[in-house]
Amino acid sequence: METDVAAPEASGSRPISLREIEAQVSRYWETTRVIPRALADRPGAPIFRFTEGPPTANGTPHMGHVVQRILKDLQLRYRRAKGFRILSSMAGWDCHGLPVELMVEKQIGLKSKLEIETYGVGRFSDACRTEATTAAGLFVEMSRRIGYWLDYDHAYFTMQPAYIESVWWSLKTLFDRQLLEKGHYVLPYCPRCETPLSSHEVAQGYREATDPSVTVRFPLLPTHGPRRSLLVWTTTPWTLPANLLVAARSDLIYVTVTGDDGEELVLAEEALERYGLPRDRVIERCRGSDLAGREYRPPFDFAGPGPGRYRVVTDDSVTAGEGTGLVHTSPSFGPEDQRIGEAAHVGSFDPLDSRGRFTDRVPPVRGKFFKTADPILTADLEARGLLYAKGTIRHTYPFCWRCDTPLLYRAIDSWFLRTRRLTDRLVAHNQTVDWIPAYLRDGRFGNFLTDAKDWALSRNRYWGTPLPLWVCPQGHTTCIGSFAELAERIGGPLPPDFDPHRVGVDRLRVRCATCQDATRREPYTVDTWYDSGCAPFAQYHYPFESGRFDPQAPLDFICEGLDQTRGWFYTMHVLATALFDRPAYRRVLVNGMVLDENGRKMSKSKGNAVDPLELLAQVGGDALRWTFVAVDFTEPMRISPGIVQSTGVRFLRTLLNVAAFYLQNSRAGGPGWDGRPPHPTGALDRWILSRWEATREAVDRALESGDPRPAVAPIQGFVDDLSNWYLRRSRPRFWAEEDTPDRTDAFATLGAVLDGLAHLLAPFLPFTAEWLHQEVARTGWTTADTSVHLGRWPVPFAPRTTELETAMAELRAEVEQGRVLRQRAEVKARIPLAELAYASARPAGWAPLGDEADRLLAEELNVRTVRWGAATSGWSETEWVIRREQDRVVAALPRRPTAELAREGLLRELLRRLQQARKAARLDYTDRIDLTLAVDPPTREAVELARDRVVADLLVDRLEFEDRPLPDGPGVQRWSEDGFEWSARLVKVGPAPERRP
RNA sequence: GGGCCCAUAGCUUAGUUUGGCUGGAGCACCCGGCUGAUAACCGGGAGGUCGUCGGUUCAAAUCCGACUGGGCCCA
Repeated sequence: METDVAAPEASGSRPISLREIEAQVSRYWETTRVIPRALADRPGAPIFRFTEGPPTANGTPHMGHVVQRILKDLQLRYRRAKGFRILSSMAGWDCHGLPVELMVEKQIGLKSKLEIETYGVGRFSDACRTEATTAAGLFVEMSRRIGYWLDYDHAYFTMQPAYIESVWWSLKTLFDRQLLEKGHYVLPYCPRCETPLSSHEVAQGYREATDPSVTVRFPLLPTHGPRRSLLVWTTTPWTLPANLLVAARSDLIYVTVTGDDGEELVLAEEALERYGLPRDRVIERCRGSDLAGREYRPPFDFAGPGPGRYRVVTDDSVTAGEGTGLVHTSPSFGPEDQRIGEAAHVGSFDPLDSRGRFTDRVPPVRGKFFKTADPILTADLEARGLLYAKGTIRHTYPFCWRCDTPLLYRAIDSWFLRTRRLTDRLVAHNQTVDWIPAYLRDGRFGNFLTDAKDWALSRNRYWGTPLPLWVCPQGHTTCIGSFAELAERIGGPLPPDFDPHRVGVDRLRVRCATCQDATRREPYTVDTWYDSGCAPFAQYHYPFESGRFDPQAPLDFICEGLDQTRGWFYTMHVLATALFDRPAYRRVLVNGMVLDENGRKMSKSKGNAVDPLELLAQVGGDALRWTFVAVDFTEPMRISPGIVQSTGVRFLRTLLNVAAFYLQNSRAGGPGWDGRPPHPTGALDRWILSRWEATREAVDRALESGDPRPAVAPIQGFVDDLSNWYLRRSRPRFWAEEDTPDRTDAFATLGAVLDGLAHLLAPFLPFTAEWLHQEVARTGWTTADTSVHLGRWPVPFAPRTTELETAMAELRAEVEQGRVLRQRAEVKARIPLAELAYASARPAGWAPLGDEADRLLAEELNVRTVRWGAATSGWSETEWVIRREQDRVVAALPRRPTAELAREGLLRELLRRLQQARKAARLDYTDRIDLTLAVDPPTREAVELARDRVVADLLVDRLEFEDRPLPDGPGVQRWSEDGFEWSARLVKVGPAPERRP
């Protein structure tokens, strides 16, 4: 694939590619130390608060990281150009947690917690620290290639002691506010690894599985009268001994039907068909709310009696989508179950040991692994006549990603943050946040806040922030919020090599703050999401070092992927609310996921993942940057080299072609641009400056709003106008031989616009913009160490003139009509025609264009004059092609050129072909030639009459004619078509110092 | 199973909030043109059941419902 574009290099006419531009610009930034100077703190300047969401420092960066960083960089560059002080530009790395542990376990070859402990938690932690440091390096490299400027030399790492101390401070603050409490929480648990798993791990282990599907009779009490039972469905028969409740949905319709042998069965009406129960057997209908409180006899009696147990309760989570609409509830074995159980105050019953085996409390399956108890318990139910139906079901079920053991949800001890007590504040603060896209505020994020459960913070793992809680035998809990406090509690200074991870902390003997007794630390680490949620203050070591963190001030801007809704967006929001009672951020820009070119999710195992570094090597950073801004990045977006090519590379090519034209002509002796705002007199120049101002305003508005999407179309439209109208119509002005005011205006206008574009596009395309600025503004690549990225946001050169813009738009529409006429006349555009005649007078609205209107029309359509208010009566269809609108004659064009004009056309035809021949012969711009022509007499006459022009245009030293066609030979070209037979010989005689003055 | 979001030509998309002229544009494709920006540029053409079905309305890409497909999160 060709992703390069030719553009002239500073030193000569050799083409330079996009990749070379980026390499050259990178070197320039390096040698001039532009990046640290651009990021340097600006005390006293207005503050723009930002925090880099720390990527997990393990593995390799993927495309999702790339989009997100491009969008962040765009906003930060814009704010810097606007003069803001960014707090902060620190890069950051999320170092703790299972992802890092898992990678290290794999590297070392450890397979269980026991093996880690045998290996040594200290050595294991050291390996994790090394891994986190190494992985960060890969992100720095990717970021460099896309031009994401952050302070990587002063990055924050969540494993740094200072960072951990800030995390401790926050935990202590929450503990003192009684928001940090211990509880019994249902979590996914691996019985073989004997540990709860994080959602991250669970997500890796979902797969299809076959499980039993049993429907059980729960006989209703009292039992007099006909036998009546609730029908309850479950795929986990092993949890039935722990059943304490049955849940129904209050607004669902339930029916009682007569079974085959006279028994009566209760289930949701919707479930009748599923069980093949005919509707004519329905003897009673009621709502779920009517069932509430009905008591039943549980299928097993091992849990024993207790207040509120074995009755029907209602809950909104129940549906009749599968099963019977009556849900078996065992509070120890499901998050919903636990919630329902707590609401009903029925306590819990957990008959499993830590290895997932039944204890003595359930004698029939004592010692059995929970899964193997399924058939035994099912058989027991069948024997007692309680089993109504059984079968199997295929569904997705979580397995331990590491040992393939089926997971179970069970209640275990855990420390958690009581976020439910904060719900009102969380919801209120969220209302002040500007979400982009907006629907997330009350949609996904808003819903999540409303339903948010308490946050289980503790992890039974090794590589993380140690939970700073110590418990003494009396049951007093001591929470320590700083290293100084820790020193106080151990009664002496901390060891000189103190490291606040598990080994370093747990070797200390901490005394109880209440009774001075010896204590034992709660053996947990903190959820790594908690670490990253602390980033806005912990990166500054707040409150131990004061200064740049303001507890009252939310961040002005953050930007991450949609997957962070339940991740960083949420943890930041919770912590800001819990600690400072304010929102964490004012504005969030959220990007969608990156998909492959067929719209499929990228995954390493499927092999369709695009490697960012590979893609960058192919297309370069700026093409990728433009692509990600130009597609709708708030939705899932497809990405592939082809898409970058057609979106990003294409746009850059047009832009650089315009720049190349300007630079070539500047170097060929043009005056260039003096760096001052231009004040041109011509309408075309004033028009492009007005269009520039319109574009500048639109882009400014978009970036100010935080959403760059509305900036894309105006920029592309402007570059198109610049290239395909302004430049096309201005080209001859740049070739003027003398230093006329018009030529000066043309160079000054185009130069100013190009440098303006460099500043406008700098946030979008940092590499290309730098190149453009250096080349156009001639600030110099080597001597003057300046950069477009140290400059300010562009200012208007001239006010907008909408009348001028409207007039030009109308004129361009008129040009299109003129082209249609020319096509009908079947006269090639290269052959001049005498005139374009209009029946009407020149439109009054064109006044802002002045006489340039006629010149633009004439030049674009290659007619000698434009005549307005012509008498239509003399126009005949044989002489003229006539344009009519609703039967009224509007304009006309001669059908044939005059003899002189035909000759002129012939000459242009020949010149064009000879120029192509020069190029085909790989002649340089400045190479002079001897030219021999063998052409027909009319053409020869045309050449003779314009000899000076031919000699000058083609850099001819000697011009000779032959009467007969030239024989084949070196430098000979021949053309025979369209009724002529030409041949020519071009012989290079050597280069000339300069082609034009 | 639940929540949120998306669906316009082969590709990238405008239009959807506030229903209304033949649904625009760029790329790719075909025909023609131009060429001192040249692996560019200009004009024309072809290409759309506006995901499907139903509803509201004088009128639906646009509003409502269901469905299909895709994405993310949760279970």
